Amino acid sequence: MAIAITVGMTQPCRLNLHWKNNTKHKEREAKAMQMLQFQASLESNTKANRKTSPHLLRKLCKQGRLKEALHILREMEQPADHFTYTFLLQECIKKKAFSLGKLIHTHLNEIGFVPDTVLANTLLNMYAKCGRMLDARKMFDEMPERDECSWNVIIAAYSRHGFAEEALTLFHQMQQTDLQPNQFAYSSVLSACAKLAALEQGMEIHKQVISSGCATDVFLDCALIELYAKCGRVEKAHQLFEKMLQPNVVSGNIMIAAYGQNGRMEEAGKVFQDMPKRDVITWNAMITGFMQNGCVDEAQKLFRTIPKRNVVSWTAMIAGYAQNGRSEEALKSFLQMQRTGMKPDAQTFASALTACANMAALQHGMEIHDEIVKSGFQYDVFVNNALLDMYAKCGDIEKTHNLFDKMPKRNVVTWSTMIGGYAMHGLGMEAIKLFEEMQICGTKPNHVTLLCVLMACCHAGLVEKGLQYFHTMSECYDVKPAMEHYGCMVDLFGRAGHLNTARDFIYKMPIKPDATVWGSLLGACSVHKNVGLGKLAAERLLELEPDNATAYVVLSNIYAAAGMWEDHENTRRMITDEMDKKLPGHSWIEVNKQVHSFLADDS
DNA sequence: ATCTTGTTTC
Repeated sequence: MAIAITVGMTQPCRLNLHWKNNTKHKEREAKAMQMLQFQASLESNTKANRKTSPHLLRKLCKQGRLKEALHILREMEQPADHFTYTFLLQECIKKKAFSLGKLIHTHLNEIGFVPDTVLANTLLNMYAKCGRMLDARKMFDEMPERDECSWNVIIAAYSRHGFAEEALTLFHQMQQTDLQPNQFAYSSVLSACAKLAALEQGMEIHKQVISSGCATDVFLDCALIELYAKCGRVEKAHQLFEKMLQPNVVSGNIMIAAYGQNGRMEEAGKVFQDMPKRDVITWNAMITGFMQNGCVDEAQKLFRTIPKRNVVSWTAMIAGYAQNGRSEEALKSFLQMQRTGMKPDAQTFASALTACANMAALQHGMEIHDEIVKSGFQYDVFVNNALLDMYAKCGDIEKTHNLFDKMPKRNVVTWSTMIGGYAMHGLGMEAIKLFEEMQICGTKPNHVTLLCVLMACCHAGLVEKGLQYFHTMSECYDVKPAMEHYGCMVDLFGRAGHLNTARDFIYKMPIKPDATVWGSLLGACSVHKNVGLGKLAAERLLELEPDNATAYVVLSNIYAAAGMWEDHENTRRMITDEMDKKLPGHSWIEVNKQVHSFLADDS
């Protein structure tokens, strides 16, 4: 809103519009009075009493009238001082009025005002806080002089907004200057190391912290605990946690999350019990920990007892249900959440879509898609990736591709999902074309991308092409073949009927083949009716997983197909009651907008 | 000026 106020002209007709509505009328009247005073102060300001400008500006800021403050700035014949501009911008940051802050910056540029270091740092911080890292970087690069604060702000911002490598690079650059890192820079860069799981570098910096004699504070302590926790050194993290002089909620929360991520929920529970203060993050970390470790019931119990839920609590439940194969409950929670008046955010939508994808619930997925557009999250890359996957898993490859074309931003997951989608639908050549296009667009494939490419070759019967990618992946894409890639290659040979090649490939593997690799061979033997190899594959699989009922079933089917009824019966008898219970896999299908579950062999 | 919880491809 531009505040072009010509009091005499605009006010009366506006008031008349609301004449009948008494409250609105009063509001209007008050507003008009305010405007008149404002105008008066403006005039006195620009004419005689310029010295009151800073005072008036600060007063307006405190009343939250930032736009009016900007107007005064523009009207002033002389620029205000550095302190006033800094104060104004800090208010913008506090009130998250970033677009206004940007306008102030533009204004400063227009009048050719050269900021001092403190003001420049505040501008830098404004861009950093709202995640506009390109603007922040420009600000930083163009600063004629930088102090510790300038470095601290930019390092912290890079770390916070997911550019941990950049944070580390800048930290090293800072050390090339005459400036010494203090506890601010140290805690930010340690947090970046934690995010990268860069233990070596983190420990190196930890040593520096000690030798530099830098003042420690809770932030630094927390960053160190987080570093060791995220790098799997839970014991070390716990040691530091115990030694903390002023343990706080944050350090406790970090420990709970660390124990949860390492499958040690009992210890997480101990920390939770002993915490003198808990906040919603404490509860959410516990819930997430239980969900990550498959303890859905425990997570539910906590969710019921949590004193105050936020959007993260709900998302943790929805994502947790979906991750634990309970997608129906995930969708129910998603609906329940909205009934309580809680608004989903991008992450909630992404989790709900995962549940739809798991169940191939196209109608639900499309309804959520509508909601996403209505709530303005349709440009989020995570949301779009989840949508892409949902449409692909629901079998609508047309819609998947259309969405892919329209996406404003793509990352490696986007490309992998689309390639995987083509693979699922047997469109091998399309997948390969996209894989080549992805590289032209400058996105580096990861281990999942290569797995999707191999799967595409597998589903389309492109044996030679698959082999070629497999042999060059380490060298060309810097992705070392892992178990899942070997498993996929066995699948590729097996489906094509090259059973002996598949067997020899397994024998030549540099890592010990796991159950899924033998399972792939077993499956192929079933399709191509090879009793000898099938028996071998089943034996190896059962060595690794003695309770794998599916192995017995498939092997018995191989015997049956070969007419070997005695072996068939003997194999069947190996299946215990306990194994039998786990046998039939659940599948989901959507009929008339209702999600139904059915068992294998159901009609 | 700095910290912790939930999201996408296997």
